[in-house]
Amino acid sequence: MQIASIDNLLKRNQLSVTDSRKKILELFKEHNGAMAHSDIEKKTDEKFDRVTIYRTLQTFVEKGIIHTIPTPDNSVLYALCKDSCSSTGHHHDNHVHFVCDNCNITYCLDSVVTPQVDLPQGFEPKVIDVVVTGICKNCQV
Amino acid sequence: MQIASIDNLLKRNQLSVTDSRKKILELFKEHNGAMAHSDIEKKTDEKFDRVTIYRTLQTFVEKGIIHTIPTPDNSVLYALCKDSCSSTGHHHDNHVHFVCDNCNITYCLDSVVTPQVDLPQGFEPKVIDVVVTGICKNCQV
DNA sequence: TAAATTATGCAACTTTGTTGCAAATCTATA
DNA sequence: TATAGATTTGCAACAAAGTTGCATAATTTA
Ligand SMILES: [Mn+2]
Ligand SMILES: [Mn+2]
Ligand SMILES: [Zn+2]
Ligand SMILES: [Zn+2]
Repeated sequence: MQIASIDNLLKRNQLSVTDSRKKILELFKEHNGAMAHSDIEKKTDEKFDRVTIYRTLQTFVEKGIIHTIPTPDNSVLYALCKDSCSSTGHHHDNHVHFVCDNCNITYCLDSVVTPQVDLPQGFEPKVIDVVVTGICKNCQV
Repeated sequence: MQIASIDNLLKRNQLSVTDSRKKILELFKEHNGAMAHSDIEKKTDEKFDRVTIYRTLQTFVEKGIIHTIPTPDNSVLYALCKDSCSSTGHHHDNHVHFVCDNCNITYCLDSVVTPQVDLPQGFEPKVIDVVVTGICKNCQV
């Protein structure tokens, strides 16, 4: 992705254009799959303070630029949202996530829509998170 | 649940019967919904070392006595397994979990079976985790 | 009941995440 | 394009969560 487009994404979200924000967005655009805070720390060669990375991720989540992914091992993962994500708090893409047991990549399966779930009387659903664990297409024998 | 039955559960799983294990199992039997490590620490009045609680929970997960629940805020929750849970590593109950936004209780909805998900070519599912967030039956207006 | 096995508590440590604040950077505008 | 005002960053200090090794205590086995 072009640099101009990253700058635009930031401006469109009323965020000032800074080195850390640009770099972290670049990483998300380049990277195949979700990333943890620690991944970003490594991939930026510790160029940015840990705190800055935490705050940048938090800002991006608030703006609807990235979303968090719940995982079976309860590590916090982040991935880019599709353009349409709203910037008001609890946005969620309605797609399924896939965690590969082998290569450990976590995919956003944008083409797989979250299934409906029939709940018992009285339970009112707002968000449905589906996380599938297994072997990904690149790790098949 | 009777004390004898707790002792039996431990023995059935080749675990020695100790105070911490009995107490923590009791808590799970009494408690409505899932618990975090910190909940257990509080409910046991700090009678047991933090490390002991960590190790007890880990042992119970390995034996298939309890299971972990992935949550949207990535806190680690535990709940009792139904009797049939195997004791070999990655056991999972095939039910849906519900996190209430209001009272913050996390329910095992044993009656709601995990839906099937159609994955793209090449992705092989092993475990499907479904976590629904919303308002529970006790918190409706 | 004693030996052997297993679990616990403690200390020390790592990793992860949070907060306040001064210095640096960015944005808007003159 | 220089400057004032707003925002972001890095640092320090801290808190919470989780891990490991090892001596002691408790439990099981015989
Ligand atoms: Mn996603
Ligand atoms: Mn459950
Ligand atoms: Zn893979
Ligand atoms: Zn509730």
